[in-house]
Amino acid sequence: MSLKHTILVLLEHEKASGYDIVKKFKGSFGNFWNATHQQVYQELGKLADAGFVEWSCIEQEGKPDKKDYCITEAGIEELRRWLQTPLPSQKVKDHIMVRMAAQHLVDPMVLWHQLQEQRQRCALKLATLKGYEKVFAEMPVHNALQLELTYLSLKRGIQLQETWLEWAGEVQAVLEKHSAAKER
Amino acid sequence: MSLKHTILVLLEHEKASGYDIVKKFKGSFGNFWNATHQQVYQELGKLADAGFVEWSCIEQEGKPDKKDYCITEAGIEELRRWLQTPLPSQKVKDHIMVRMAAQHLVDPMVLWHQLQEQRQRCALKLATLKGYEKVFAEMPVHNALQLELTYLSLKRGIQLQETWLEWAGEVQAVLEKHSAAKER
DNA sequence: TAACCATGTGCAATTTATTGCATATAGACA
DNA sequence: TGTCTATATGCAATAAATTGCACATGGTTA
Repeated sequence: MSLKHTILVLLEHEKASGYDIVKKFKGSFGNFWNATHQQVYQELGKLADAGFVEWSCIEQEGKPDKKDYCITEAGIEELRRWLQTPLPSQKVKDHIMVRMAAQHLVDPMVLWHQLQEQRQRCALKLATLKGYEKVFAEMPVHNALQLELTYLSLKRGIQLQETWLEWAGEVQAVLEKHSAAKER
Repeated sequence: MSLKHTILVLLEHEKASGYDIVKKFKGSFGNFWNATHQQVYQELGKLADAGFVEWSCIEQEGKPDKKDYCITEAGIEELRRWLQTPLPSQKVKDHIMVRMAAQHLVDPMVLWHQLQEQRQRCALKLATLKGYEKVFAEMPVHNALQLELTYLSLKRGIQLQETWLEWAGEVQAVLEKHSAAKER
């Protein structure tokens, strides 16, 4: 797994609390990785036991105390090791495709509506991503590798959403066509 | 989860043994869902306990006996129920993106080589998918909903592989550029 | 003849992920 | 005053996925 390494990557960028990390998973970074707060807190505990991160308690006014996590030298070494590990082959799990394979069992418009909802969620995400892109586009010419890579990640995210939206539209068109044919 | 439903979908199309299902996950259907044989056999056991599938033992010559699974009426009902359930939001977990966010820790060419390998695997898969597509394209005009949907799934699979290949190429170009700059 | 591959099924242990519940403070809002 | 949201952390139980091992047959290949 790599929730472990994903968290280390985030902490290598900057110190954060469990809550902060969860927010990142809900924000832009959520385009590459997702995890719930329970998983994050648990994993942070394990990382601390392993000596890859350290934490200090910060008292706050008006808010509960928080644990500020920070990566250790051992943690950075672990990241370096992991980065040189072969990439695991991409695993696909697409519920929609599976459902499409069983469409003859139900009314085509059921899937149509499910796609409609998904498209709306997708469009929202796309808008957010394009917002980030704009920020990048307006930045002075960036030559730093890390920045360029981040930009490429973002572009891929946008491409995925855009192509999905378009494709889902095609699927809906086919569903409509057959639904109309049935009505007659 | 939906390994359960994925197996039911496959069995609704035709009877199969655990081994057959695993083969489907390794074949074209592997573009939408993957599972190992252990998972499949376990899940078939659970499905049988739940009464969604039934099996009969088939003795074979030259090969071990096999269990031929077949979906029950209750299984089909369960599928219908599931198909009307809202689509779960798409969950993304992309190791490559996470690694890209930590590139400053290692030599850029490490990722370059990892991408190269992944691209080769991807190209192979793409070739297979295009083979299937050709079969579809040469078929007489198909108007059946199920067929059209299968074709659309296939096209989406191809699109995903193609856009990934292209994007990974761009990433490699950036990595090369920076690696060359370092050398100087 | 020995090694390997394809067919076929399975258990057991561990790791990961999900779901449900629990707690606590402070500010906004009705 | 009561509810809701945001901040902040956690335990416990269950479900799902992964990893390692095991067994059995027959055909091909070195």
